[in-house]
Amino acid sequence: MLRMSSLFLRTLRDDPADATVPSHKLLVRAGYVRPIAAGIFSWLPLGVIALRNVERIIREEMDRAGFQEVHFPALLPREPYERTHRWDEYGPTLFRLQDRKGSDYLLGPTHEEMFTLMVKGEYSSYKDLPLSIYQIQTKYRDEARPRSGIVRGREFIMKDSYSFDLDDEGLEKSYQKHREAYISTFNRLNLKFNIVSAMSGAMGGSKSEEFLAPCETGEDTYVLCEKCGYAANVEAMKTKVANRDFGTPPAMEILDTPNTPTIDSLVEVMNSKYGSSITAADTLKNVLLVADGEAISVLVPGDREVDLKRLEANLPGIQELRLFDDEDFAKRKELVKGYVGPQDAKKFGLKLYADPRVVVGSHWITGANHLNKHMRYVTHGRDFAVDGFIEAAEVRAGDLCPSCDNPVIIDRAIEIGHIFQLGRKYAEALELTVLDSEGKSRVVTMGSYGIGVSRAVAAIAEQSNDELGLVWPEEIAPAKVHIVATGKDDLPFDTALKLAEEIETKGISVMLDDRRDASPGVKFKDAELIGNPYIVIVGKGLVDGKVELRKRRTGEKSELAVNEIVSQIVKLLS
RNA sequence: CCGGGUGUGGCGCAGCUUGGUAGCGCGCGUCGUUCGGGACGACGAGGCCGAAGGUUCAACUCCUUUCACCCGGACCA
Repeated sequence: MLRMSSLFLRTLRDDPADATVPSHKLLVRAGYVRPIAAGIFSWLPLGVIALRNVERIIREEMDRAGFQEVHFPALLPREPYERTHRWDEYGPTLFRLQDRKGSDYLLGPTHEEMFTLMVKGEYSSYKDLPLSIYQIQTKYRDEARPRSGIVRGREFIMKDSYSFDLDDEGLEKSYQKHREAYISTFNRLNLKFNIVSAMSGAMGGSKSEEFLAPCETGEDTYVLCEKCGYAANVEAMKTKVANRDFGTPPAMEILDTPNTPTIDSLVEVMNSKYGSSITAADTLKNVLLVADGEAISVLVPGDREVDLKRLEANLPGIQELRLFDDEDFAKRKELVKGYVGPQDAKKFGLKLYADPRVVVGSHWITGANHLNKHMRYVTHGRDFAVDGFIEAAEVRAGDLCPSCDNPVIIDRAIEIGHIFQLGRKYAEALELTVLDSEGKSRVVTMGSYGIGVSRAVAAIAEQSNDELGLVWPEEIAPAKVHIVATGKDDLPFDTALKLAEEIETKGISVMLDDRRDASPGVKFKDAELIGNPYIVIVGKGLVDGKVELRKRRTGEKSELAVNEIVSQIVKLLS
């Protein structure tokens, strides 16, 4: 039983000045956490209980799926991370330190190396596979800028699993098992979430999905189709191209378009000088970039910008990507800033990528590769050819859903889980092989699956609060029932204690506000701020043998006889 | 890392423009009253004003440097 008369807890009347998101404000105000440094927090008793509840649910679901728990140190030697090149690749995000002898160590930002090496040390036969193991461990990442309190800290708790399989089918099965375990985990955590397809990107895997908990203050943007449920990370969104008949355009025609270095100015001149009625979407924008030293041009409709993140995610293997700067234009005089067109790309030795909307047969108004001149009827397939299509244009709300044509919305969310098929990158680097049934050595294929444990606490707080405070789901709350005793006589306090004890014998956790020196108002405010799902008030109604029951989430109140309350609570919680 | 902002008792803030050695609310302690919506009164404890250097008879206040924290961005999952 948590007795507030002795509980190590101090609630705050005001929001902490440095908090901006609800979870941060409320977890601090209600006394669950306290800040220690940027992105580093201490957990107080109430916070520890909520955190352990989240952990417990995750652990139960992992165990139920047949995964086994292990535990690695957070403090790790350099060498394995050297072998996978991550000592360097992780860059400044890695917390590094040295021991007294000057040997390098790191605080684990994630533990692929350790898992791989552990399996390598124990297993050597295909008969041992498949295997899925997990841990719940504190992770360290020296984020350039921690923010949003618990949501994005430099020290955080993560559940990470890894699957080990002989072949791709095995990996797919392990992946699906994790996917299902994650769905039941997040359902039990009472989180609203969407599973969105993501880019596996630099990690080198194939399939990848994120579990996103929608909330206004989330840091991730994703695309959602409310009609069919399609959801994708902005990077992974596929463009749906509307069918359009372009007919047979006339031959390319060069036009005088003085002072039209921007799309807007071009549209203006076309419409006023040439009497056309075009919009930016009828023009073709040639965005020049340098990808690992090579000049490339990305063609997008004039009303769209290039989203560098999307472009980069869809250009695998490119290390450095940047827009052309004035120096680049100076070096390549044939590329006239503001008047670039794709029809001379071959001649210029320029690699061309096109947005999927630039279909073969479409024709465009675009730069003539001469100052103050543009061309029209420049036709894809006739006047220029591309090296490939690429998803690089910005995604907008209202774009068509690739699976059902409905306009999509753009939403914000917190990433609470990520599952992906890692493949053989770590197994290869660390030589994790097993012998197959023919006695041949085979590199194991891996999957990697993470849940932000501390972040999940914040995400629940983020999705579930009101102007009064936190509103915890039953399984997460520090206690299921919060009993408040009011008044100055002993009777309500004695009765409240008796009820608390009785409820506890039913296996239901209780918090009892037995403070003699706090006024009723303070107790009510604290109960609401702390956010336990059921609040029982033992006070003035006692003269009629009544107590009050309130549901925190709905605010619904009811009067019950003292001798009914325990059975009523048991009923509500069963 | 780039740009902006803020550092004053445990928390939230004022004071700084115009230098004279620190104040308010909450919280905390004691006593009394109150007891179903963050009660009231009286008395009280608690602050090298983020740090270092400089200017000055005198610095919370002005100047320089530095550190920390927050916000936007870049980065990152």
